[in-house]
Amino acid sequence: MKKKTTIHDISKALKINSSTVSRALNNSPRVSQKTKDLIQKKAIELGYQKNILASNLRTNKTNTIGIIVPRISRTFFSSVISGIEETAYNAGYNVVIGQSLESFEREKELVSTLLSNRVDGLLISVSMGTTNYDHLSNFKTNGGPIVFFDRPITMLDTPSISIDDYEASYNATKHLIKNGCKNIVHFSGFQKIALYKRRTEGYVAALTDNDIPIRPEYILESQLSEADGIEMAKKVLKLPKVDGIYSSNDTAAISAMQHFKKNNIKIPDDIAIVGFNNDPISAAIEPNLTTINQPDVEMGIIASSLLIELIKKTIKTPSEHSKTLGTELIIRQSSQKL
Amino acid sequence: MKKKTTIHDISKALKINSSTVSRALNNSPRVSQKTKDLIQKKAIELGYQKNILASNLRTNKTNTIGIIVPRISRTFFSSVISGIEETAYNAGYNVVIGQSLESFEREKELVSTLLSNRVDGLLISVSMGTTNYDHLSNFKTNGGPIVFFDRPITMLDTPSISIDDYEASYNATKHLIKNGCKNIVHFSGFQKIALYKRRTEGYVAALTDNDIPIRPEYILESQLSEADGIEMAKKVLKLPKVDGIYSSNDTAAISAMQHFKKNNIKIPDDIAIVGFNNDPISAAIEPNLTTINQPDVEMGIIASSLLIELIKKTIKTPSEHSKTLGTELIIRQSSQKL
DNA sequence: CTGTTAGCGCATTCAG
DNA sequence: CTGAATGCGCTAACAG
Repeated sequence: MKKKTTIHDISKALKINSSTVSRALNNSPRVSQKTKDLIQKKAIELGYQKNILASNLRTNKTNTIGIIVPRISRTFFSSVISGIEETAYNAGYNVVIGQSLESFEREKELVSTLLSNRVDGLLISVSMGTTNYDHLSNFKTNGGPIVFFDRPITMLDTPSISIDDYEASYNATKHLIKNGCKNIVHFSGFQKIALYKRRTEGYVAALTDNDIPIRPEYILESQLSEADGIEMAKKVLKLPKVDGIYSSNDTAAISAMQHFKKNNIKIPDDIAIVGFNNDPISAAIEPNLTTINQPDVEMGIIASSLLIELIKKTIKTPSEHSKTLGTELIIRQSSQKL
Repeated sequence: MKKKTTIHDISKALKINSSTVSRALNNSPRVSQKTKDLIQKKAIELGYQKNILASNLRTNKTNTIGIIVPRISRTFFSSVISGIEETAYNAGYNVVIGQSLESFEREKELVSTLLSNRVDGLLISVSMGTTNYDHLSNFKTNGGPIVFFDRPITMLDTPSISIDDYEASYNATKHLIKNGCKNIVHFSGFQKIALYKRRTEGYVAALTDNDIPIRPEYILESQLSEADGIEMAKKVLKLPKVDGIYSSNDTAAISAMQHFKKNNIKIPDDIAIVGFNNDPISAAIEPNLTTINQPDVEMGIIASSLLIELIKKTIKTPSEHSKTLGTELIIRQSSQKL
């Protein structure tokens, strides 16, 4: 680890003031091309590398944006991250990623370290455990702009990029009804979480619009755990004449399907299923499963672009830039009970 | 974004010199407990938060370690990352993650930005595309220590944490032989990559040791792509009397399995398969599949601990701390053709 | 277009 | 145990 060359070394070697060197290296228009060339050449010659730490301290910016997701191992999130990274890198930003693991405590810690590290902005899909947003409003006042994605939160001057849960649910349920299902179970998450509530509302609306009565015992709540999935699967088997399942809860749905499979209950020949899911696992278990495709990479690109504009203050009215992205129903053969 | 309180604010308020404040806040033993308490109290009162940027500049350290993996969406890597994060956070280090996407160019860029951002050390699983290690030796001389994981590289004074590919392959193949397989196909990756070569050697050795002839046409090379997997599946179907498959290539193997499934070729009733894989997808496709379990979280913990020791210079002989972790054969029922 | 001056906030000498 | 002084490397005012 030899001593690094600084702008002062270049300055001395060339007998040009260090501020001019700094300007030249930052390609300021206020330096003549001639001296720029001179300086650039010398910089390369001496193996100069800007000390970003010093630069950051001076400008109080880091050119870094923070990302917080529940877990990077979920396909949906790693895809979103890919979209974010691509956009950020192209705009000259670095990216740091943290996982909250659905824990509120952990999320608070992450936000706090990102704040300490002076990231210029934050992209976050809040954890399920998050009960208030003080840490986030604190980030906003002391740090920089925030853009929510995937799990929208209502917060002053803070945009959300998400999908239309209601519509997606409605369409999925309608799809099952069209294919002859009349006794459709709904796998859902906790209703106190807005996202799952809206999905349930979409399901209910689709049934109502098609004159199918709502039976509360057909709406199965659960957490996002595998054990819950097995519980749900068992409940389904006890319900009379179930002929369709609409799941808005990936994790539990997958484990439910595995449970069915182990017990030789064929899906979707016996039961038509629509899953809310981009996960390759469900596709692997049941290649013919119809799924709702969420825009993942695209969501990352949009959220990231928006955040960068907010950082650069190209935009003045953040909340007006919230966006609802469309979903797509990927219809595969055997969920059509024809 | 109001102005932040600095140690000078505390210094003034208490009429104590700022260096003492700095020392107290860093819990230096050279400050009396009494003044420490005083300062700490005031710091909280004023809502003081250390400016890490300034601290970093001064100390020329960032308390951050860089991670580079081919892609975070691979279950194996996201698990390793979990292990790394846990260990790093407990030791007071932050973590930044980059994906090379198996591209050499991208890997070089990432290493370069991590270097510019003065991460204290680097954990890397090199991309498939990487053809030389200049960027890494540059990081070592100008940045800090490196620890390789998963894909071991031979480099001066640089430890690797990886598994014993040869042994794992040998055991997997032996397992198939024990269960009566005699015509075992090997799904592999490019042989010019050391890792795949060693895996193939393990396969060959197991056959040889059991007096089964090696047939080159039973060793199928491929890249890590899905299309390749389908190609391999087709080739298998053309080979005479295949009764076992040992795969050391996750991605291709999964798509091969899906191809089998689509064509109603039952696995593993017709063909016994052993896969090299922690991926939940293959488990989902075929719950009874026997797999080689790689230590993932554990690998992260070990690599991360080692790197931190190297950063702190608690260790003087890095290369002697390379470690080969054991694998475990998870034997599930129906791959035993009994 | 270039030079001068100053300071971002902290940690580390060196004194005492 | 505490204070005074210095500078990490860069950039931003302000001159000229």
